[in-house]
Order: sequence, then structure tokens, then C-alpha cells
Amino acid sequence: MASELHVYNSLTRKKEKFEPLHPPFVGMYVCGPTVYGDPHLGHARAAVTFDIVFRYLKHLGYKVRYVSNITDVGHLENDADEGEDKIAKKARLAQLEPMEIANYYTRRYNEAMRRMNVLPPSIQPLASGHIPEQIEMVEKILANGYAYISNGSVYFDLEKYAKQYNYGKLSGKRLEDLIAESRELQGTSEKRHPFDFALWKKADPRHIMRWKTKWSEGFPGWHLECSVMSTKYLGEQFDIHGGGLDLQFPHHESEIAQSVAANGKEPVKYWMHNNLVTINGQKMSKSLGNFITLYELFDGEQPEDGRTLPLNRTFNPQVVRFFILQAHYRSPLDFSQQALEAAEKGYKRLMNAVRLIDKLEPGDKSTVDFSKIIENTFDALNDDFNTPVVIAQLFEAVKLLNLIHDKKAQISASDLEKVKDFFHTVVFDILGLEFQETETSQIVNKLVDLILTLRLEAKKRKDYETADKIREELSKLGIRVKDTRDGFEWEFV
RNA sequence: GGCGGCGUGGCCGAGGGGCUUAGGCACAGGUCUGCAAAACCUGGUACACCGGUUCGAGUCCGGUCGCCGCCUCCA
Repeated sequence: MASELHVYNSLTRKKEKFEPLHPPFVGMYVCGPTVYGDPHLGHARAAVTFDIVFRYLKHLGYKVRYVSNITDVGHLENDADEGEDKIAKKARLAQLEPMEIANYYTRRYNEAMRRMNVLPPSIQPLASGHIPEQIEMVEKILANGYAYISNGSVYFDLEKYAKQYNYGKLSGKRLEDLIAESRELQGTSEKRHPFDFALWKKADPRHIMRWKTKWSEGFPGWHLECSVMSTKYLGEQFDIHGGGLDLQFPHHESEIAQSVAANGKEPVKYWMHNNLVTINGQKMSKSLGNFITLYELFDGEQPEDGRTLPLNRTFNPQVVRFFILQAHYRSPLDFSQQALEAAEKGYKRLMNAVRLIDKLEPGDKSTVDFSKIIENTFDALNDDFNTPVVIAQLFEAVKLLNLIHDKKAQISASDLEKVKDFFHTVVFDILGLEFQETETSQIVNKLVDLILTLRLEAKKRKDYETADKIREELSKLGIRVKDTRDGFEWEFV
């Protein structure tokens, strides 16, 4: 292969050659979902983005440990001081145990990801399962002098940290700007400095999720779990940390600060951030009410909260995956039904060719050359996982495959083997696309075949009235009949 | 207000100083066909605006306009 993998590092704002700290091993941590609601398109984009990274690194021969957490505790609802844990709030409203809520949405998340053919991470740790480790890290930061106790809560001492280290290097922010901005906000009594963030938060009496410590009965702060779990499973320094662009500040910035304050080391070599999903050019978000969950998209589930959905049909999870891959992960991706319908047609065209490839007959020699396409494809993958270019190259190959099928070109047996291998590797293993799940039983398949065989006989008798009627009635059932030279094909529309 | 990013043909979406076109969808023409659909083949249109650098600029620099993100939980 001519080129080598380069990844865009958010920390340096440059593409850098990828060199793991301890080859052939690669440690990768990606911020997972907070499980207090159904997974939406934004979750899908992050998961698919890093699924490609995971798959491609494995393809390159690295031994990858991929850790992606489930946040089931610790995120605050509103203002840090008044807030209530998101999961606890939902639990109180629904009269359910917090664990019940978290488990339910974790399963829903994982199921949706499975349907999009997202590989499960090597480790999927729970924040609630790592409370002792989080307490330990708070103690370490306290012992190192970068935190202080105030009224039962423990806060990170940002002012002190910023004197020695560059807080803001990841997000390009300057602490002075942040201070200037926040001065006007009301001073919060417990904190020395408005931008100090909670490492441990004392729980108010209503708060149901709580753990006993010497500081107070409470719960861990927002950013702590990722620092703790990445360190535990990947070490104090590891290769890749990923997540959505919206997590860059303050979440990831604070993770760096915590790790440096606790361990004295920069935790991450390559920071990667996927861009966000927009709907009509606006960020998809809960507060704007313009989000769309994956179950609404895949299965036509109706929103519980009376939102109106910007679509009137469902899409196969594979089509959604393909749609996501058609944009580069660092560009915004604008959602619309029209865009998804276009992706769906392209996806089908690609998959047709994948099916076709196994039926092709080799000729004596090759009159088409796939080598440039193959080279371009891997160059694109090596260039910061440029999946849109990969897909464009695949369509170039599709064109050639169709020419061969139409006998307008030919390919030698050995070249055909190469192309088959290339297609299977890229389409299935690296892009993780697969044939659409067909949910029909064998019986239905056989019945349709039977009906169409009878129709074929009618056609032979030139009884076109019957043939057309059958085709029309099947069409009403959502079955599209396609006549071929000497038979028929059909598919669900 | 501070910081960052983006404006590409009807739509989506890559590229990023000249060399070979991104690609998909839509559209038009064609092949196939009892008709149709599907499939396949072929084809056109582009780089927000104004200056500058350069032999040469969507591509670099400056400005203008517009859009978006972060600065609060968020993938």
C-alpha cells in the first residue's frame, strides 16, 4: 500500500500520521450515550463513525481494545448547583427505579446499534459500576492539590491548574475569555471560581442515586467517569479518544485536566471528534425538539411527546448507515427525507453490484482495470477515514462490473478473484454494510414464486390481462415484479 | 461579545493552485421489453460576492455578505 493512515487530531488541528503508543496494540475510548432516552440520529452518527475507525484499525492488523461507556449516573440536569441527575429525574417522574430506566435504554441503544451493524465495543463499562474508582480519583486529585472540599462537595481547582497547564488547549478557548464571560453570572457560593467543576457532588435529600463517602452522601461529577474508565481499561496514556464535537468543551477539556491533575500525564495522543447531525441546517437537539430517534426512523414509532416528524416513511438501518457514511465524519450532516431516499437508491445500486459479482463469468483476459480504484480506496481510508471518497470509488467499480455483466467488457479469473476480495473486504468488513434484513418467511417467498410462475404461464399464452392483474395486485401488497428475458424477479418495495 | 468552522451544479456531498472525471439522487437520451417497472449505458450544468498573490485559483491571502457550532446537559 502506498499511503499510511493519517488521522485528524483535534488537539493539534492537523492530520497526523497514526502511530500507536504500543504497537500492535491500540487503545480507543469513545464517549457513549447517557441512557435516559431513546437513541437518536446523533448517537448513530458517533457510533458509526468510530465503528469505521475500529473496523479499519483491525483491518490494518492492529489489536484494538475499544472501550465505550454507558453513562447511567452523574450528568446534571440544569445548573450544576441546583441540578438533579437526569436518570434520577426520569425515574422519579415515571415511578421507576433508576436502574430500570438505565437498563431499558441501554438495551434499546444496543439493539439499535446492532441493527445498524455497529460492532459492540470490546468493553462497555457502566459509570455506576465504577464508583469506587471515581472516588479514588477524586482523592488523588485532592492529594495533588488540584481540588478543594466545599460544603460536602469536591470541586476541581481550575485557577490553580491553569497556572501550570493549558486549560483550553483542546477546544481553543482561553480561560480569561471564559472568566470574562462568566463574571456576570451569579457567583455560586460553594465554588471559589465560577468555572470550577464538580468532582463529587453532595446529594440533596430528594436525590435517589447516592453513594456514601467521607465528604458527603452524593454522586460523582460530570466528567469523571470517562477519565476513570479510560484509565482503568486503557492505561494512563492511550491512543485515541473520540466523541461528538459537542463534547469537546467542557467535557473533554475537563477530562484532560482531571487526568493531568491525577496522573501528571497527558492522557490521549489523538483526539477525534465527529461533527453533528442537523435537520434543516439546525443542530438536532432535545431542547429544540427537532430530534428524531432511531426507532422512529427504522420502525415508524410515533413520538411520545407530540413532536412532528420530518418524514412520512421508515428507512432500513443499513440505509441510515450508508447515509451517514456518504458524508465525511468531520462535516455536518444534514438530515432530510429526500437525502435519505437518495441514499437508499444508491445503497441498493451498490448492493445489486455486490450480488452481481458472484455471478460474473471470467473471460480470457481483463479489458478493465480495477487497480487504480483499489489504490484510491485505500488512500481515501488512510486519509482520515474518508468514507465518501471510498463510496465514490466503489461506484466506479460498480460501473465496470455492470459493463462486464453486459458483456461489454471482460475480466480474467484472477482479476475477478481480486475484485471479489476487494469488494467483500471494503463493503462488508470495513464499511460494515450488509444486505438488508429480509423479514419474510420462506413460505411467503415460495408463495410469491408460485404466483409469478403461474403469471409467466399466462404470459406465454398471451393472456396479458391476467398477467397485468397479478402484477397490479402484487404491487398493491408492496411487491414489485420485474420481468426478465426468460423469467422474473421480485422484491419488496 | 469570545473562539472555531462552512458557503460547490436542481438536491445531497467529496476535493483543495494547473494534469483524468469526484460520487450518489433527480433530469434527458438510449438498450431491454407484449406493455410496464426495474436494471444497465450515455450526457449537461458548479465552486457566495469583491479585490489581491501567481504564468495559472473553487483551491492561497485580505475584505464583504450569509449560515452553523462551542462558550449550559447533549453524539
